[in-house]
Amino acid sequence: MTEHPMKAIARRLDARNPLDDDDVAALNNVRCAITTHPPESFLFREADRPGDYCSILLSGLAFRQKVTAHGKRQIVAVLMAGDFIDAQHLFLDRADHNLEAATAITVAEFSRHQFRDVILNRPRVGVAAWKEALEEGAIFREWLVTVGARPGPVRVAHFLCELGCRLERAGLASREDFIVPLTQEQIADVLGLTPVHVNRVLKSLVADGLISQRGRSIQVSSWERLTVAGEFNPIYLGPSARHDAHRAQHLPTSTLLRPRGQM
Amino acid sequence: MTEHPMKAIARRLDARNPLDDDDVAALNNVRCAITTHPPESFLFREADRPGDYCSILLSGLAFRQKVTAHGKRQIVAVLMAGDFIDAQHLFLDRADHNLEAATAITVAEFSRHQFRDVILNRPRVGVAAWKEALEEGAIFREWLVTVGARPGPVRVAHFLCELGCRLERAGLASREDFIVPLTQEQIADVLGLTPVHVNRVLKSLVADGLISQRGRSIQVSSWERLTVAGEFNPIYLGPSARHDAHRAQHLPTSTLLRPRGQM
DNA sequence: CGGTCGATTGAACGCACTCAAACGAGGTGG
DNA sequence: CCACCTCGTTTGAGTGCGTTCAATCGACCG
Repeated sequence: MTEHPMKAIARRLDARNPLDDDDVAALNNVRCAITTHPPESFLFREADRPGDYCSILLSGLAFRQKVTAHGKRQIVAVLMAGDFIDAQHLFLDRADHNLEAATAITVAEFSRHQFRDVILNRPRVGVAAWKEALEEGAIFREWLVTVGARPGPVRVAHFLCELGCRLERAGLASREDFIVPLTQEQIADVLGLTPVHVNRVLKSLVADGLISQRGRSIQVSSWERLTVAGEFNPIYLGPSARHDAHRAQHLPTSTLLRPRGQM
Repeated sequence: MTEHPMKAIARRLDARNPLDDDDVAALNNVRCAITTHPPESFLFREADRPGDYCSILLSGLAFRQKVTAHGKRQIVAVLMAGDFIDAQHLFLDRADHNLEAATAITVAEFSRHQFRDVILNRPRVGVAAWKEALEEGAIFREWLVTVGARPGPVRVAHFLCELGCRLERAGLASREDFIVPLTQEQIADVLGLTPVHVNRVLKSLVADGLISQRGRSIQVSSWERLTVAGEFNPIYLGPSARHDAHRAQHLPTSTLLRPRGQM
């Protein structure tokens, strides 16, 4: 937490579309603060008018969810460190879903109006924000396919693939060994299954030698086989951001954007 | 088709966020053309690099779909006149899904790079485009709830409510009497059900007196009861654009944006 | 050392699926 | 104009994947 929170946003956006020093300076001028929230707390709820801030997740796991009139909960997105929490509220003034912390989380909140102005007035930042938002849209579409058109075992395998992939891209874990800080009930609510069935399917994946579990940590025995079982094609996640050689030319000369301890 | 196609975009965006005359003029400078496409034709396919155009639907119905490795098709969005077809491709360079015409459609195609510049350099247009994109995201989330957490009969009723609502908002029909130009098989692929089951559910909705059918046209007997059956709450569709009194103050003095024959 | 929450396992049920056949409307060619 | 084909809708019967209900187990915690 010693890092200035705005750096996290700048790094994230720069990964989508290279920013220049002025862009980064503009971002650094945005007023911001860090907050923490315990597991199961809500950052906003459906129909809320959002406050005057916009935020990204700095650590922990959170998810977007909605509850039906019959009381069933559907989790419609899982957020990890670096993800935008409420980009919608930059431009829409009603929340259409609930945002719940899965673990203890830390969040960087920054002035919604100031950030909005930066996005609208600095094309490079705007492009980065657009890519960010559109890539989340692509994930929604893939989730619709998973939930609407894939059998249970494929759903679970696909979800594990996506989570591993995203954690790896975010620099938080290896896709072949990562922790899923979700209960099986929450996984069930992601996938439109019951906790009981998720449990059985996970056990069968273990029995088939695709993964092994230690508590909530997952070891992928064969990434190749798991992607086949999950019909996983990461194209919808966008290009993997690891083009360091290419990106290096565009990075500002300051060390501002580099993750600490990295080259 | 006598209308200049760029007017359709300007009208659509103005409904999201009021534009001024300069904004409209900038939009009118964007190079564009009208194309038509027969039913079942594809405008783009997954993994395609999009061409140098961006388009909106002028007439007809289209949908976004993906096909799983096991050959099941999931329809992830339904587009009607006025909707953006490929806003994603303004900023992402790979299609993550297929875009298929459900009926014969007409499309306005305009220069992607020019339109992108207008969005990035004219904040009012940018805000409108952002709202547009974010509202589609809200629809994705609601669809995830429908497909993942609602029983078949509720899914069908919810889908009919959304379609009626959106058609009415687009000025294309009344929400209590509209045409669904989709086969039951396509509806099934929207809802993650089988055509056979969709058929049975539709029949039961008719038997229960919620709707009646004449061919593919739907008459809603009781909108109230249908929304209850479908657990339908239109909050996710955003504010209904029919604030004519309010919007009038913001409209440019030119008649450019007014739908012909109105007011 | 209970108490709580999540994971696990068993057994029976049911919603939606699959397979299959019949029906009806629209279109085409003889 | 009718015969015929095609495609979508409709209906019936049997099946199965995932659910529901319920009980046990295990781990963490106060």
